[in-house]
Amino acid sequence: MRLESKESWLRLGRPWTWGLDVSTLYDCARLAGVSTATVSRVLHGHDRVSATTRARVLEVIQQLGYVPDGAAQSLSRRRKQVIGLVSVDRASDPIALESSSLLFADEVLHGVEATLRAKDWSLLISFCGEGDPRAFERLYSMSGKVDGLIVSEGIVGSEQLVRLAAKVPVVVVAGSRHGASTDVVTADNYAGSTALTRHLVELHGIRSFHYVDGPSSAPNALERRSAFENVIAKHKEVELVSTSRGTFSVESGRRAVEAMLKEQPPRMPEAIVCANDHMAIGAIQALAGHALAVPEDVAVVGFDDIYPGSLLDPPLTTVRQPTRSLGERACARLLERVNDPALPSVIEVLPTELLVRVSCGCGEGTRGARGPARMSAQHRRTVSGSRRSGSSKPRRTAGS
Amino acid sequence: MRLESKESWLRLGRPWTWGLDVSTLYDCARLAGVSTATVSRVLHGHDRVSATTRARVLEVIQQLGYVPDGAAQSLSRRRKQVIGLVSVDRASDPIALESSSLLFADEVLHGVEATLRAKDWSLLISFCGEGDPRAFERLYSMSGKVDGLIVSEGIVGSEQLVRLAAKVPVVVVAGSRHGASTDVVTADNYAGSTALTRHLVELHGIRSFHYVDGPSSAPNALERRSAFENVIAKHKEVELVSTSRGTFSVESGRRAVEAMLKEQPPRMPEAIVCANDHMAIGAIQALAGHALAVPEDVAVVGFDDIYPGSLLDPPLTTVRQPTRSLGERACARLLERVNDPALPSVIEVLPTELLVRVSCGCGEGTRGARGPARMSAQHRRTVSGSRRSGSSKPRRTAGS
DNA sequence: GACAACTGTCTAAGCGCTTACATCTACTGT
DNA sequence: ACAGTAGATGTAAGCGCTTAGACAGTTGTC
Repeated sequence: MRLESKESWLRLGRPWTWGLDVSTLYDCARLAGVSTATVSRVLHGHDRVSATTRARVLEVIQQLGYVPDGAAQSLSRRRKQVIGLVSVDRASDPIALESSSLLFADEVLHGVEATLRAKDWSLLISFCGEGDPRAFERLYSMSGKVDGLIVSEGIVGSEQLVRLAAKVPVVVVAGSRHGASTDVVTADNYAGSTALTRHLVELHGIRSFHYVDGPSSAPNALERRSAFENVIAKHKEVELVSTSRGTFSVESGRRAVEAMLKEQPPRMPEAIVCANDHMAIGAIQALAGHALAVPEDVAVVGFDDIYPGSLLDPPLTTVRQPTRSLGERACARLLERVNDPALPSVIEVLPTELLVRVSCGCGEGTRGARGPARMSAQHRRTVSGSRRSGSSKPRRTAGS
Repeated sequence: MRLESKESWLRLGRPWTWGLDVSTLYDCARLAGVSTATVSRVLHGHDRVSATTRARVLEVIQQLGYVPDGAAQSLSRRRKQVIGLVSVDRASDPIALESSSLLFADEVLHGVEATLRAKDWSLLISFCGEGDPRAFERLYSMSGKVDGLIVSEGIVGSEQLVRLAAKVPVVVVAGSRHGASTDVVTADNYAGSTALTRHLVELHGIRSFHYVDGPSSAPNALERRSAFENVIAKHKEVELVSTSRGTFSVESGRRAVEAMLKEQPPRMPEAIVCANDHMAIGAIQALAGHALAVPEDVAVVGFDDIYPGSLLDPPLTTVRQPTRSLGERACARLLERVNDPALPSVIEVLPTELLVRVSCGCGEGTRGARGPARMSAQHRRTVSGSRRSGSSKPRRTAGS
């Protein structure tokens, strides 16, 4: 039976390659007149091969255009060198497109990819609609194809996350802790929201607020709101006029403010704080529909620093999350854990940064003429300390 | 030696799983008291297994939480069920972020993923900086990890694409044909640009243009420009005042228009046509800096329909590419080719769609008051026929 | 009762690598 | 001259799965 095997070493045409020119390690070995072990050693360098042999083998590899089969390597090495990333999909529908935190997930993705690329690992991607009932199933079967998994908060429940983490190392991005088995990398929503609220209260002297909350299931929304409320509570003279809840979408922000405007008796706040930028965009649209100017009649702020924020009129004051770093750190942490699954789990909080633009009432002078000039990205001004400091500790930024 | 092998079937603890609870097909077989073949058949259904056995095996699988190893399956099936997607990276730097066609690539990605997900295949992602010298190397080694590759135009040269296609099926997205071996899926830039230009000439009666071209290496830019020029050439009374070349970035658009404004003698066109939206944004910024209103003083149009386009002031008239469909079609085509590499290569052109907003001079009435009201996405108006018609044939849209 | 035709299950080869171990040379020191 | 050592290379097991082919048991046919 070994004889047959040996014969197979000498075969070249593999019928299933269907005209594609694919060669194996055996082909290289045969052509170079060495054993497969030697070819493998040449390929990986980490073993002594004589210079002559190495040269000969390299030449054959070059000539055949040999590329090692990833599946075979994974199987043999007992390591796939692949990380899976599962995040929320956006639908193809343009409305839903705006509504989801689309740019956020894509930025995280780029961060992860860059980290992996540097280590020569690969990235396997999958998206799930929010609340997709088959999400867990998909994640679970994905665990057989990767060495570790990066999962966005909100894809699957806590209990399922724990089950998953028993099979494969898991890092949760932008979420909260789930049991002792998963790592978490998230942004300092609390500090960001605190800085933003203090900016409004202490610098602009705003005394009455409307708050547009995010979905109750989102830990992010929770933290942002609780920070907001804590600042309000510290200032006796400041009042939270009313609150509404949105879904993080532009449309829901618009509706929230429409509803607020229709309230009887009408109670106009001095500022509207939205749990994310999309809703802030919706809020501004709604206000514009009622001929209310931002920030003259009412200030509006968001959270996230999505791409179009600086192009808006007025440019949106918001809090920047280190989105790409979130991906980078999550990935780095995951790789550590893959190397030692026994590592104690940690929760890593990256600093956020207050971006003061115009919609809060700041701006050059008393706010210049309206118009396209507003579209410049130059309005961005960094308020918190140095950006992207190496430290990953929460940085409580002073409010102004 | 076979005896050793048999013994190994009975082993359960695999030292290298390091505390992660991973079980193999053999574990299942042993616990269920059947052979691995039977477990495999139960898993895949496509073979007759008695109801009793099936139930017993399923229970064991459930109990162990067994997930098949992807690498082993790939190796054994001689098919990885993985597609690779390589597109252009954006840097982390926010300036560069704006400059690249970031949203475009991400949209394509989502289209590809959705198609793959439906078939239970996986998606391997990699990004390359534009002009990355190691791009080919990375693509080449990726070919050992996937069954097919989707590559953005501009990542590697034509000759390298051909070499790649000899190893693994390749589909090029948003590009032009490269030899007989790769498929191409692209958008109908020519028709889109024609419709846009005709809209300006025939509806708005514009008689003088400035054109901001894209990089000369981009086939997209070429097509857009040639369509533009052909329309101009058909109208004797219309003049192309001047032309400049940008890099598709916001900044380059701004610079192009700054340069145009500084020209001596000053020659102000009635409209500025930009080869993409980013440059159009830059153009509008530059004009605003010189107190020139869009579209009152000069009309500006772009191409691509990037996300912020509808949020701008004024909302940007542009041409929509079916970005997500581009990904979907590329993927579908690739899967066909994976199943039959001998298929003749095709070039598939998806229809584009003129989106008339405000920056061309359209808009409700004679353009309402400036201000946040402009941010509404409602300004979008579809001019060409029904959107997303099933047909993939170029659709030459009438200019108005 | 012999034989064919199923049916359900098992055996074991093989997918293309990596790598522990065995082997073979060529030196070195005594 | 010979054991000892180190360097270069070969051998073959094994990674976890799929599946062709073997095999035993059951039914149906004449």
